[in-house]
Amino acid sequence: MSNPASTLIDNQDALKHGMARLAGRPLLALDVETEGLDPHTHRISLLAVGDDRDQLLVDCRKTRIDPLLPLLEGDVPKITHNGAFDLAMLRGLGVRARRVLDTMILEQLIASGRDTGPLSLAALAGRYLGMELDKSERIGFTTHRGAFTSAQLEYARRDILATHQVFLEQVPLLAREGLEEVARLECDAVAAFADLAYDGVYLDAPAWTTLIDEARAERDRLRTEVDEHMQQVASTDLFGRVDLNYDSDAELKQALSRLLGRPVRDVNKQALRRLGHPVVEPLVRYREMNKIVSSYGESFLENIHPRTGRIHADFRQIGAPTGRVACSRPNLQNIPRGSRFRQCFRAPEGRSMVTADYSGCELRILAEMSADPAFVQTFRRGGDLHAIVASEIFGRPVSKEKNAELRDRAKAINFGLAYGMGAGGLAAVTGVGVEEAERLLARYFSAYPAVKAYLDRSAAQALDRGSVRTLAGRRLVLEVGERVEGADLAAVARVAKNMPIQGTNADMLKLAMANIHERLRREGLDAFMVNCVHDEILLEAAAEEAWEVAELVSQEMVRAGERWITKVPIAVDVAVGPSWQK
DNA sequence: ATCTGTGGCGCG
DNA sequence: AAAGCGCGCCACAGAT
Repeated sequence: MSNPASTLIDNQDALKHGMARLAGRPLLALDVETEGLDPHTHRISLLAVGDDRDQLLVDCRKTRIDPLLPLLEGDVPKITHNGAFDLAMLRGLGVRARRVLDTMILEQLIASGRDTGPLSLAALAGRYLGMELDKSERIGFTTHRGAFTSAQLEYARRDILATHQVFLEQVPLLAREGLEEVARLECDAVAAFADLAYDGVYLDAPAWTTLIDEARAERDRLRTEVDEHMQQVASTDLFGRVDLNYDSDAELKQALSRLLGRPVRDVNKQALRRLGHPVVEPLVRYREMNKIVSSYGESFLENIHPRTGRIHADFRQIGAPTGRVACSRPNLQNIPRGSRFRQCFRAPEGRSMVTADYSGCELRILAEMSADPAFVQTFRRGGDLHAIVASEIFGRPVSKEKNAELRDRAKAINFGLAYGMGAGGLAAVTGVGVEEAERLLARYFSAYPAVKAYLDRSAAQALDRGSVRTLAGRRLVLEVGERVEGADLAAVARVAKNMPIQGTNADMLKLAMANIHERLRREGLDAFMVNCVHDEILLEAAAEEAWEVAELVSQEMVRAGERWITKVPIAVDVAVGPSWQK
């Protein structure tokens, strides 16, 4: 390979000269090859940066990358593919890169929920450029010890070329599809998500274990209670114990059918409650405890990193087609709400947790989008929203203390509304009859007529156009074809009503995260984000700076909301304490 | 032994 | 007949 561009840089002098070559380039691509996927145990072996004309290939095992800092931490935009990975690996070298663009994220925005094929760089290079990236060479990097082969260097060079050119192909598509604003905010958030995963969250493992042990004991006690009811209809083992697997829905259905003398088809909590038999209460509680033990038990603690002692979950920045973030290994977005569990997520000695969440976010978005005067007024005046709505539809004063049931029904409508819920669903949630549920909905919509008009118009337009959008322009293409009809069509209509609301919430959260990340850095605060849960951001901060951080976070969340929400105020609840709190 | 689909359920 | 949007995890059941 005689191409001078793919020669290896393995000393400071060469790197300085290389940097001079790249000076003034407006747009660069960045890619790292690593020994493995974990930024806390594996290192970068090769860093590649450049554009279509010139690429630097830096052997990071031999060369300190200090001369690259002005580039990595400066304002020149760096195109990456799945940049959160590259940035996390760079953190392992003590580098906090910023200003990245991300062709994987951009491709997700362009795909807009459609399955347009794999999102790997190789796949995009194939689709956009007809270029073949040889994956077999990449394997070599993970176990590599000696000198890089020319094939490996050529591979790294082609990665840079591909990333750069894929981006150039994506730009006009983003413009044509009206995705520029959401593209900017997503790319601005990449560094925040890289640090979120890299920094991780601290979990008090002993306290967590205590909770799980309690749940296990309670589960076992409940099991014997359920057994007593089941004794008559189940076989027993050698020791006279009931031989039933309550985790098997099939076995449970069979046993319950025998016990009640009628067929039992569903064994979910709601269906069980309807059976009206004394076995139900302990059975339901057994399953709750079992859920805690199985989902949040030992397997959860296995996610504590042996080096850092913290949990570094996988956050997928665009985890849902609505734009929401998803999280796994473990999922930090479905930790039981009961404060006992959340209290285990706490700050180490000398530090504090900052918890900030948007209050009533989706409903405020609905108010904005529908512009319903009464709905808007309700938010402008402030106060207990669900109680106010309840008073409106029941025609008498309602408060949390005086008549909580009425408030709860209004709350159920408020939340169900954003999902396109009908009378049947409302009846199921509130326990009132279907006719009563219909009356409630009718009153609701006569109090807030523009809300109904908006939702109906939104669904109709969406089915017509074949897509829906958030206020930042994020798009979801709907599967509306000839085959889709009846129930399927209704389901699509519900998605059409919900996505703009859920997705705008995601827009706001990500913009806030991007700006919080940038400001914490700029203002030199000792704080970082440790979790985000759809309308909530958690941070860990030095105790003495926690309130300053809380103020900053609150400001930025409000500011992010106000970018799109102008008719109603944005409210953020923020708290400082030793642990995650609600 | 490993994969896939399903029901159920934790969260917003 | 279905009935309320989005996610990930667990256990089971059936298939490979």
